[in-house]
Amino acid sequence: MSLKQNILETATQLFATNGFKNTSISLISKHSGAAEGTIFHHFKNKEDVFLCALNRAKGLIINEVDEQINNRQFDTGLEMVEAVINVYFYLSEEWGQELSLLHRSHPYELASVNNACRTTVETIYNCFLSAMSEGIVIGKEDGSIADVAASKTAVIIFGMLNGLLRFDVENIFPVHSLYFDILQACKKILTNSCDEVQV
Amino acid sequence: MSLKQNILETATQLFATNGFKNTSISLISKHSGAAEGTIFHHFKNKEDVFLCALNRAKGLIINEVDEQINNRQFDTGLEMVEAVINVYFYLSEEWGQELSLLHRSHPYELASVNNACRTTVETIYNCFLSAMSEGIVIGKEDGSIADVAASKTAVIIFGMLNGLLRFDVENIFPVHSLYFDILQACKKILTNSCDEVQV
DNA sequence: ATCCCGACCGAGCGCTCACTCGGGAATTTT
DNA sequence: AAAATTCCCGAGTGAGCGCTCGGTCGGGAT
Repeated sequence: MSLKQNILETATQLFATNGFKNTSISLISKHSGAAEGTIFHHFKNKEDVFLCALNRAKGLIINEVDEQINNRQFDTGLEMVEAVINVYFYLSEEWGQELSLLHRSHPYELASVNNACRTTVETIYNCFLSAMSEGIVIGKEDGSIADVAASKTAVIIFGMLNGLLRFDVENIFPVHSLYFDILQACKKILTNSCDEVQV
Repeated sequence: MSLKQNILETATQLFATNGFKNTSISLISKHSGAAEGTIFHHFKNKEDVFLCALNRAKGLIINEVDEQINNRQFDTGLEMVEAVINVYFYLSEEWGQELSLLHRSHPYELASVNNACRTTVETIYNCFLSAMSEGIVIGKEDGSIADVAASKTAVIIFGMLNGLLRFDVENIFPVHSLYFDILQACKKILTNSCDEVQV
């Protein structure tokens, strides 16, 4: 692996766990093995390191969504929405650091003054939201999902996942143990079923 | 208002909008009108300023929950849960800065090394969660809420509200416009009703 | 009239930070 | 093989940080 990539991965981990301000260049230097000067040789400044790390995360996340959602076929729209939820859970385990970059407040502050950052964040969110919306629309057609407002419901479910998985990151609740309960709650939102929702 | 209180309110606003690290004592000094030395006269150190601001927020939040939930009577458990949801929406409008203190990552990082901070954060969360749980338990008895796991469902709904209201703060979506949709989603989670859930 | 106390001030200290710079090593180009 | 370019290094710089400290000032007690 190139030194530049090593710097990016190290920065991702440190930014995700300590935040932007609490991660100094010298810390990235120590953990990555690259001298401070080398970091500024490859990146314009500290903000650029963060943006590149965020873009790398974007690539990994979108790649996962493409593989597990967009390049697959689903029997029903509901199953597609479930798959999106599963991807999010999967990402929080497999690419937890990359996802934590997003859950920090720094990208949102940066997004308000930096166009590149804003589009990156928006792209990642839209990737999930559009997949979820699409699933809901399909589900409404095939009858697996009730007549709900697609984009609004997508935002609500996505917001729910975001909020709950943050509980995990912030060590408030071990939310992963609630996986089936969360899935059932999502199904209730998406359907009007009287029956017990089967898990 | 005393200068000390002024410092605390100013600090709350600055910590909430800029984060802990991005808020310097000199900035609090400029915005509050108190000299830097005065700040350290009233508070042990910068962390103490933050903790006192957080405790002030705790008081305001819990006071609101007491007034609007614990000191009131509800016809059904479902109505009580709705009231808790309403308080959270109300707080995010009326005490948005105080709530943003919580939504920052600093309190959670501090909570992992500082007992006082941990108990403060836990108290605030438990204040909502126990009220929500209680409402669900009551609702299960009076039949307004289906047979769901009370504490788990409370966590899920609370996580949902948390996640969605963060969208607002982070300028991703204007979530307040989704109020009725969110309320309806919560009702669906809490009931097994076939009928259209009335709003 | 004197004393004392606590609120308040702001210059200054030590330190960490992001970033620079001059030079050496490695690699590619000519 | 020489030249040019790229990669890498780490000591150095100045700005900004949290915090200290010597001191001013007004009002209540003696």
